[in-house]
Amino acid sequence: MVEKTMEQNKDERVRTEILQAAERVFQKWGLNKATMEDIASEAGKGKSTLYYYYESKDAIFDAVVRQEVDHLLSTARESALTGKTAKEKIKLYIVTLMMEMKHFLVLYAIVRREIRGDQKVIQKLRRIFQDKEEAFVKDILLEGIRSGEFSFINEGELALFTKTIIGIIHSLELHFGLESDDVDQIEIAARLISNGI
Amino acid sequence: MVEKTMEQNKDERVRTEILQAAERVFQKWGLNKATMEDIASEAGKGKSTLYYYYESKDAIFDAVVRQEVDHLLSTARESALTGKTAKEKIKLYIVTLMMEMKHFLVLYAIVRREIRGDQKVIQKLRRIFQDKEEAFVKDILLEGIRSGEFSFINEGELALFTKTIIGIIHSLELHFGLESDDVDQIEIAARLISNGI
DNA sequence: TTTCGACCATTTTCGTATTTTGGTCTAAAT
DNA sequence: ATTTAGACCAAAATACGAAAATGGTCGAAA
Repeated sequence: MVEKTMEQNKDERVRTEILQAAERVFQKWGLNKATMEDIASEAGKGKSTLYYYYESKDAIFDAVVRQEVDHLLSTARESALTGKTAKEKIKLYIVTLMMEMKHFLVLYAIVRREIRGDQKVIQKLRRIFQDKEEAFVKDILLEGIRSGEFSFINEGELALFTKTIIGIIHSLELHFGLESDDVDQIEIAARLISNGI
Repeated sequence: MVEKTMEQNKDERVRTEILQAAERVFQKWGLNKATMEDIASEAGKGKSTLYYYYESKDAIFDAVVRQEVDHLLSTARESALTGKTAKEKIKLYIVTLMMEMKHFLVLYAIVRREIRGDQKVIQKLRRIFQDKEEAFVKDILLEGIRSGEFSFINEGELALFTKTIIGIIHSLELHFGLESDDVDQIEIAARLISNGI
């Protein structure tokens, strides 16, 4: 029993080591050019050791991306929760997310270029974001509906509204993250979205 | 003198013929795989005839795209002008534009796939749209400011707001035109954008 | 249980031969 | 004088096979 928890701890520790190494490699080489050998040597391990802990390159890729996305989203959520009203929460969520995204893309400049050109990568990111954002946004909306703040939405339309808002947020993320370089626009965009034009 | 106007008419006529042929070729083959020879034979002319009327392939490409974009935008403008308030105009503009865009992309299915992957094409479209949309949106906003409807914008901020709104519209165009397939979301998105969340 | 290096099948990369394509030019037709 | 066509060219795209790189496996060793 004692032994087992020890092993789990070590297992957990090594996994983290590998992930951190992968993170560094991705920052240097981007997602596509990073090889398993790169990650292994960065982690100071042999290549097949990685396969003892992760079943494929894709699994490592996924774990790293999920970790980064988790970080972005939890920061945005924290910020969102400081808002008084549901509307304010949405606005804070959007602004913080886009700001964090911009900051993130400075570190991952090569990845940024990859994202712009590679539909595969965009698709993957979209999928990972989708799941994780949907529940949170839906909660805020539901809160707003119940408090009477969003009287124009009934609960039956909730799913559709959630999807639409997530869609809007995603398209803004892509635009302001990848295309526009004017940071002032982010604040204005979030204001426009939450207050209307 | 009489001769000269005749010639101008013919010149104009042949240019239109060429453009229409090019349009058909683009629908069949997309923007990248369409060759000058394709366009020439579709128009029933020799290749160098095209060069008598247009200075390059890019010029023809540009003329066709501008024509299509003009059509999209003028439809959206017409629709926008039926709105009573400036806010309503913006909303109608967004909805109509996205609907027309969707319709357009059905005809140009291959081009749609090209747009998704090719940053070059996106960039070109963005540039062509940019110029043409900016003036119109700015006018509506200015109208709204002067009528007191957009009291939160002062005229000094107008340029920044215009850019931001155009940015939002563009990102929505890309998202709902290329990624999302749920038409219901378009109406909702436009409502959310113009009324706020 | 964990790590490693050798190994393999599949991709990716790369250099090159070949074709296609945008664009020009000259001459003919109108 | 204007308009069209076809031969022609340089540059770009493509096809292709050889060589290198890469993801993933396996048995042995620590």
